[in-house]
Order: sequence, then C-alpha cells, then structure tokens
Amino acid sequence: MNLLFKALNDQTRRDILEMLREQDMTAGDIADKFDMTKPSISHHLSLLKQANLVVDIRKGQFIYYSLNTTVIDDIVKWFLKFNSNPTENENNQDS
Amino acid sequence: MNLLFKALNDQTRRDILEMLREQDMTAGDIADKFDMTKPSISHHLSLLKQANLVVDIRKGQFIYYSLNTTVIDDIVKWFLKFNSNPTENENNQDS
DNA sequence: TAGATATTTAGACAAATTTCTAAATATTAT
DNA sequence: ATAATATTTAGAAATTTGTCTAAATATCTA
Repeated sequence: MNLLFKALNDQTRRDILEMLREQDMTAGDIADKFDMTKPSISHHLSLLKQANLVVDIRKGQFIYYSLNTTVIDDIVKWFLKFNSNPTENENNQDS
Repeated sequence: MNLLFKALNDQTRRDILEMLREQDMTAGDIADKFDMTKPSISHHLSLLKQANLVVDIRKGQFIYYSLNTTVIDDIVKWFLKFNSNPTENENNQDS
C-alpha cells in the first residue's frame, strides 16, 4: 500500500495514469504531453512501475507503457472498508 | 484530490483512519496509540482535516476526531474510472 | 485566580521528493 | 562501424515532509 499511495501522491503521475486509461503510450510520447524533461517523466514512470500501476514493454527502440488495473481493485477494496460499518457503530460520543 | 492523496500518503495517517473507523477518539487517545509525540500526531490530524477525511469537535478540554466518509466516496469514484474501458464505454460503477 | 490537563502552534532539522543537466545504454538505420 | 533516436541512470540543487522540543492556547476544577 505504501508504494501505491506514494505513486498516487503526485499530479503528474495521476495525469499519466489518466492518459494511459485512453491508450498505451511510449515514454517519449508521454513526456511530450508535459512541460517537463524526459528524465523527470522517466522517474515518474519508474515510481508508477514500482507501485505496479503500470507495465512497460519494449518494442524496438520504444518502450510502451500501459495501465495495470488489477492494482486499482486492491486500492478500491482498501477504501470500501471505510464505507461499511465495522461493528454497526453508533458508539459515537454524542452531546 | 491533491490534499486527499497527500493525506493518505503516510502510514501513520492511514492507521489513524483505520482506528477512527472503529470509534471516535480524542487527539490524546489517538496519540497514545503511537510511538510519537502529541505534536506530531496533531500535525497528522491537521493534514487529515485539511483533506476533509476527518472532522473534529471540541467537548470541553477534549477534541474528538471522527471519520468523514463522504470523501471516501469521491476517491473511490476517481479510482473506478480506471476499471471501465473508456473506448468501449462500459459502465461498471454499480457494484 | 491558580494549577492541572488537553491540544495546538512555532521553529528547527534531517530525510525524502521533484526536478534539472550530463552521461550512459539500447536499438535502428546508413 | 558510425550516427541518430529513444530511454534511463547518476548526481546535484531546491523544496517538501515528518518529527522533535519548547512555548502558547483552551478548558476544567479547587
């Protein structure tokens, strides 16, 4: 969970995920969409990869990045815990 | 979204959320659960509050913290985008 | 009012993060 | 082989973050 939340804690990386939702892209094409150097984007892609949010496949000179949505399922599960009452709780302090 | 992901990007803060899922707690009681000073916990609570993930209510000397689950709905919605194929326009948000 | 308790605010500092430039690696084409 | 293109790695600088201690604020009680 740590790497996952860390990867998501950056607007550029979230933007990359949203772009990859539309279609797979090469590292260079991704970098072209941002006002940022290629090494910086490469670093962001590395963090997304560490979190297993994306997968990369080399095709010749190019490296294609694509979403891995199975991790999304895990994180959604983590959040859904908070929407179900743990012990049917109205054990709250009311005035 | 920025404050939200920022708030979630810390194990201590995620632990606090999980504790508040069970029951509302005072700042002091929360701090007692961690090997960390009260000012540090107070800072974490401040970030959770900025993200609107928790709400605080003073009762006398004590300040009670409790979860705000409406924000969870928003973030889950953000994630569920990634589980529906954009080009084929399939909507699987019901669950 | 004074003292005790609960909590936050302020300021400092080390560690982590983001970004850059320069250089390295991998592949393709001439 | 050499050059060109695509991408990553390395190292450095600026910023942000997490934590601490000390001090401030708020409330309760004797």
